[in-house]
Amino acid sequence: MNNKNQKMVSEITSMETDFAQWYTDVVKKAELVDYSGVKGCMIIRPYGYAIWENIQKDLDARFKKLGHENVYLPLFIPESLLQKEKDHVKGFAPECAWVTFGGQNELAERLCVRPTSETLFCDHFKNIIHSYRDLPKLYNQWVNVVRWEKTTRPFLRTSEFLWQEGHTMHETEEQAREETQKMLEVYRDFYADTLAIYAITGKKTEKEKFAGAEETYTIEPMMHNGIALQGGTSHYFGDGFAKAFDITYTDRENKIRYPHQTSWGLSTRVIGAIIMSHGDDNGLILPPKVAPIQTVIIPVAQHKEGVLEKANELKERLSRKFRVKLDDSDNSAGWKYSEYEMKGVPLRLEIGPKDIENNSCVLVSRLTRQKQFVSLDNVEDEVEKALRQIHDQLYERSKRNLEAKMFEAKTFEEFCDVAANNPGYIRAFWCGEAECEEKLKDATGGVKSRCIPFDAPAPKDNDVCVCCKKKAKHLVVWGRQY
RNA sequence: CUGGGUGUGGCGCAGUUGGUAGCGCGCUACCUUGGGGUGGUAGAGGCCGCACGUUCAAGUCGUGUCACUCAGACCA
Repeated sequence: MNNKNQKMVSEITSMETDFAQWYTDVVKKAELVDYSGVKGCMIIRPYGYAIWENIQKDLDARFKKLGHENVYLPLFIPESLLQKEKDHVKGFAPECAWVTFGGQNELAERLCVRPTSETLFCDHFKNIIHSYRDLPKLYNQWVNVVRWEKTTRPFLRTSEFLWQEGHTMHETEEQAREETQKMLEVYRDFYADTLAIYAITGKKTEKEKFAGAEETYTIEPMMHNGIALQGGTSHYFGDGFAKAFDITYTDRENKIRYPHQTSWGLSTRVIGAIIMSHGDDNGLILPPKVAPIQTVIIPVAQHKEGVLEKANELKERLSRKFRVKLDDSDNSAGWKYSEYEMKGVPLRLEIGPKDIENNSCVLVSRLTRQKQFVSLDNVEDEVEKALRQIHDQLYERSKRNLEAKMFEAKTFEEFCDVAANNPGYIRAFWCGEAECEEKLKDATGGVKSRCIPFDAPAPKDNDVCVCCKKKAKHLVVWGRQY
């Protein structure tokens, strides 16, 4: 009972015992989702959706600050439109859902339920881009998309999911390339500053890049168990789609040119990243900036005179700056502690007769469970300080986790050995051939290239590919993924 | 798509050689409750995943099917 690290809620399987089961337990016990009648489609419950709303609000502000505008394009893509870019259709055709009937009548052309909207945006851009004066076009949309997945898990992989997809058009290659990198940096900063998740960023190899893209950049946070989650991607398309869709503009010299294009996306999968980066055996731990409830007030001995009044007064005060909930239900205080720990509320505030007598209250961190007695006079400042500290500690812990599970391999044998015995990432040189990627994946049962990190040193003359031993072209970070 | 597991009140489970569907938690009402899931009393709640079959009789046996789940292959 006095052991602060003791597991309070027996319904949650411990991470150690079974990480996958732990994840499912947390997702359900924290009331984030429920299963629906359609395979792979999840019901996002109010508490889970509130997290998504906070994510949207934060990201949307970042996009708008950089000049992006929100739009809405249709749910359906005519098959002929999807066919226009051949790499793109090859990548997405296997997981498209098709609408073939309209009411009683079979459609002349079947309609794909959007798996992503590049083709629709291109079809629209063709109509609205004519002059360099029409560029850049910086568009974004917050929508649902459908990809008919074989194996599904809440948030991590669902047949339907919510995301934002940014689509931009630029006059020059330089501008489009800059946009691609800039938006990945927005994601990186969002992960660090808003979600308290440390991640590596870099470029995807040819084999792993988006269908139809020239280059794909990615953010790759590592989950608690050492497995990667592709946390957001930003693509540079060159003028490939523009050519396929015949989008042209007249430049400053009165010449006809193809614009250069980007797209970038981040989905509800990010909630899975939050759960698996920060959670523990007692449930969720939410980063303060997206937590639907930042501080929960638990009155102690609430039937005693003055306690609820004081608790309400505190709620009133704190609500001006924070998202606060007062739980005055007649469950016991201990029950409430466990309940809000399970739901990942980052900070708990306890207030009882003794505290009131001392003009103080107790703050308890969800992360460390440390108790802190603070004066009611400046409780707003103390709460703010505590939340900031929890954010910083979460970030540090996430960073330590990734760094502790970052290994190196010089030889094929070393690579396989690390892959088999040490869950995490592997830094290893690579020759640039897809064949070697394939070979490493087969030899390790699923370890793939995550990215060529931005901060990777250029290979020296004597650095060789971990697989074929030919001269190395890149340092690559490898790992298993969700 | 391949292979394993599971489907019984909201959740977790039991149910013997086929023979009256049970338990714990939760839920409702009332009382109780001072700092880590408080204790009590009384209640409500079931097409035993679905379909077909065997049988006097099916939660139980058979066939099929659907869903969930885990591990692979594919993907954000």
